[in-house]
Amino acid sequence: MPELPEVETTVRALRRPLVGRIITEVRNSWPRHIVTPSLSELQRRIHGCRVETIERRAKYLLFHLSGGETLIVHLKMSGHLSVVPGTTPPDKHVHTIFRLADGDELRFRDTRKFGRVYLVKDPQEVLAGLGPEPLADTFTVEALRQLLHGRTRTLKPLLLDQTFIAGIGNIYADEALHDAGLHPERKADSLSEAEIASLHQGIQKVLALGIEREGASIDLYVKPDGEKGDMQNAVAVFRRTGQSCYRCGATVQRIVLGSRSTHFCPGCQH
DNA sequence: ACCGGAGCCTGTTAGC
DNA sequence: TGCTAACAGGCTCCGG
Repeated sequence: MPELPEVETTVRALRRPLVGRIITEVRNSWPRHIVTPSLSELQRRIHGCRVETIERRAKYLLFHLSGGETLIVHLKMSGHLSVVPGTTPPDKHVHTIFRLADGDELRFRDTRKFGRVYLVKDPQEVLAGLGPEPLADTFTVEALRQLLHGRTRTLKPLLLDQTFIAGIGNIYADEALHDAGLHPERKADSLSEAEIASLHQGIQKVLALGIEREGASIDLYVKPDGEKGDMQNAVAVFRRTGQSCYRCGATVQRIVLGSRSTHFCPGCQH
């Protein structure tokens, strides 16, 4: 479920309880969670490592540890991370636990079990191939123009392609296209200069709003502390099928593009 | 290059 | 109420 704003919110919330803490142990009840290395090697290499910094790249959380190791987590559809006392009753959906020196635990709860954990010396092993960060200073209108150049794909699936731009998911793709006034089925190379600028602004605007509102709790997403975000109260089209557009009053439609639900306003997205 | 479909999982919801 | 099918915010692989 989590997209860039939800992952960013999670990273920000985990810094206070985790930075400076020492990991002593890893427990796992769903082997496929751990991509690399093996569980036994992960346990050996992570033991005694201190969490130095935590950052986000696309939808990945990066925990930079002492000793040159980086723990990388992807939440996929249903992942959730929280730091709780080790005495907190177990939850059946917590499949990976990082025990800390003082008995607290970083728990990876993941109902659908799609989440992934990596421990690597070089994060590029995992992150190579990702497109640019849409909120970085280097992601300019000109950069987007060059990315779109020569691409014949439809805008919606292109925005979801993590090798094109990294971090946008289904909610924010629909919201960005609505903000930009662009139909999700437009071809990437058909945009005018003004439309490229609108798309650029739309992408940055909805992602920044998502972060400001601490994520969209539309289905199950909650912040690490269990509280809901507020972005669900600020969406213009996502899952608003049949309701009227706040901008033009037309009825929001749902179609399927690239096997994904797509919501847009036929009145103001062309 | 691009598209569609299947697959990975479990839980919730819509429809009959 | 109960059953079934569809659907879910991610991503990968495969074939055409």
